[in-house]
Amino acid sequence: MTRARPRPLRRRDSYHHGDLRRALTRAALRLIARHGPSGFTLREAARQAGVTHAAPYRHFPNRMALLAAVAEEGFAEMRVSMLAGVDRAGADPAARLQALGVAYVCYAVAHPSHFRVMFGSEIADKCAYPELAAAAAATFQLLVDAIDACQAAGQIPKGPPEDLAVPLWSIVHGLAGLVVDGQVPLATPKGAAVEARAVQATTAIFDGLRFVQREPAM
Amino acid sequence: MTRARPRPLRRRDSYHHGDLRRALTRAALRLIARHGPSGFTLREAARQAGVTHAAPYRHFPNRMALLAAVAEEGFAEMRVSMLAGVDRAGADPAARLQALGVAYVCYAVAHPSHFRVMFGSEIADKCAYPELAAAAAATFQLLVDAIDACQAAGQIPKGPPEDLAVPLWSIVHGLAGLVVDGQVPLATPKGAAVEARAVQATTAIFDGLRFVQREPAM
DNA sequence: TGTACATCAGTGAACGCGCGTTCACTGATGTAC
DNA sequence: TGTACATCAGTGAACGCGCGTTCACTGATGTAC
Repeated sequence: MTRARPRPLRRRDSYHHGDLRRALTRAALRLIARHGPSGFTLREAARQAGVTHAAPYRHFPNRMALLAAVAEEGFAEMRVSMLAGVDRAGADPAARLQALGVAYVCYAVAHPSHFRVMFGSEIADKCAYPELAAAAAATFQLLVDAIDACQAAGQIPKGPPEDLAVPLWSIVHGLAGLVVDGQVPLATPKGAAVEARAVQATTAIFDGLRFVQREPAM
Repeated sequence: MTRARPRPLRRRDSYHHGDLRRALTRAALRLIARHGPSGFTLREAARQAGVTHAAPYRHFPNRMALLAAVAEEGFAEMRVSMLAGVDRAGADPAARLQALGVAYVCYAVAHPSHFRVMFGSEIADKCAYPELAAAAAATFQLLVDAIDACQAAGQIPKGPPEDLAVPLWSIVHGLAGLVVDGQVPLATPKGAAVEARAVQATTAIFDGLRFVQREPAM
């Protein structure tokens, strides 16, 4: 009964931290938000977590590994967000595909630091972190599967789903990047504005700019 | 006649460098290609340019200003590439708009270091560099003008061109980012593969995924 | 054409700094008996 | 329930390093006369 004693949640109520690993990734996100991915240092993260600068080495072999953990977490969380979005979208394959894209953008904008680490150039060699690569692949797979479903339903022309996934992924990825970088000004409330932009973009890619905003036809 | 004596091009044929400013931005690009934007240091750039580490301060007030110069140069070059692409596309406004997008992607993929600096988070506050902001705006303006032309020709529905520009910019920006980060594998030769992807993506945004790859109808 | 002089673009030494990483250590935890 | 002991997760001092930036300087350049 005393075996799975709950880890202490209060900060430093004992010699041991309790959940330093998580505290470090939180601190990293805070630092990245303020100074960009290159502005994150192990020492400052340790400081913010209230431990010595050597303590992180009990949880991560080095600085890059912590960043990789943040990126991996981002992909996993994004995948969950996307699955939730799909669930809300109902049964229509096309609607589900669109929801996937919208959720992608919304996650990125809500978690810009994660997004920057996930797709920034800070982690040079992602293959060095197999779990990170796997998390990224699993997220991308959602897109491929959804396209597959649309094809099966005859809503999208046949062809390799990976191929069709590229334009779709591009548009949501690009929109996310532009918004996160502040290149696309947003109306307030921001959340709603982002979703509107994402819906517009995914509709455009699906139905074509030529038609999407057409005046109600005669 | 001796007034505009040509700058010496040979490396260090005299005490003065000749074109240190340019040598520094070249070195910066090389460093960024190898180590990412955060891996660029003034001292290493100076070393590669064959001057002392203090020499760069004759041309740039600090490290960030050199990066900003690289980004500005990138926007200017990209704009030129895009204009060239448009020229080749002929008179049809829709074809010209598409060519603009394709040129955007091709430039990014051909100059990944420029692209990373232009849109990375390394230069935190772009407003601090008015010339950079102006160069970026001028590039974006090409897109807006091309959309305007399409609208005037009735090829795209009415509406604020800036609004329509966002999905289009998103898709080319996203594709560029994914390719530059190696997320989209490319067949060889790379140049042709990139262009094919860009054509596919811009066609998709224009005509809609629903239709674009449809089997030859009945 | 020659000379004096201002300006420019480098040099090289020095500054303080914070970083990543290592190490021997110690206090806390949890488990076997 | 109590005790001995292995393991775990911290500490704090120390390492070497390269960085950005400043400064007084000097050699090179170009211009006025």
